[in-house]
Amino acid sequence: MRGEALKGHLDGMLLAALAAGPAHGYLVIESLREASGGDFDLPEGTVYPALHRLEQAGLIRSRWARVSGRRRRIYALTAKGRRELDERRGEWRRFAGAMEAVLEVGR
Amino acid sequence: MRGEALKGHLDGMLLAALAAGPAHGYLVIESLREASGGDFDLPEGTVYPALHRLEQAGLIRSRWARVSGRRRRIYALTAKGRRELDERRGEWRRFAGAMEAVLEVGR
DNA sequence: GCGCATACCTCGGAACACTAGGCCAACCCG
DNA sequence: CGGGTTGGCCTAGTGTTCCGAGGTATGCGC
Repeated sequence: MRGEALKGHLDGMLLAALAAGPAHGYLVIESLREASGGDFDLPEGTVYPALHRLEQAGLIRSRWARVSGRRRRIYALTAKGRRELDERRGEWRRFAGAMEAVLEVGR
Repeated sequence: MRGEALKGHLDGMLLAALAAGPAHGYLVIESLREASGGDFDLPEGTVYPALHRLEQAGLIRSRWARVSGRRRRIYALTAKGRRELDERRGEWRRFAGAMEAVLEVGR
């Protein structure tokens, strides 16, 4: 999967992953890889800055936890984040529909 | 439609538009707007540089034409461009499928 | 002659994803 | 008990990409 493809859709994916329940960064990466059947294997350098951005925007909230000695930052959706996710899902539908139509043009 | 969404998929759209037959930049913009039901309304500052990039990459070819006094640069797909379009369509399928699955995670 | 649509172009900025690094603790294996 | 692997976090810098703003020029209707 060429990386450039997901540009602009990363935030929605992250929000969706967190909608399933609170999780830390590493786990988010894993659950996205699994949910996508291995197609999305996001590098940490992509995910961590994005999570910080989402927190900055008030869409997610974090707290530190210590699990068997290891420190983790657990992220959870805020109410605002949940609304944003709905927004993103709708937008994806429109985008995908338009894209679908456009790709059929020359066929 | 938030603009950022189309990142990474622009080239595929342009190739698809040209797969319907040779066209000049302005017309490409219009046909994409029409095909997408108005969802894609690409600014010229996006499209022209992209077309130049695609030509540079050998995916499209251009020739100048003069139609009722106005000069136009007519673009056409090359064989390589056609193969690339197939590639992109396949990639879109995979990407959209994965995205679909991921967005359902927290539902 | 003026404004509008057609048609091309470029330059700079901002956002974004990723590469490449670095840090530290726990666990497993020989 | 030493070393590698896994888990887990982070940031600085780089390249790409899209877009907004601005510029040029022609033809057409009024």
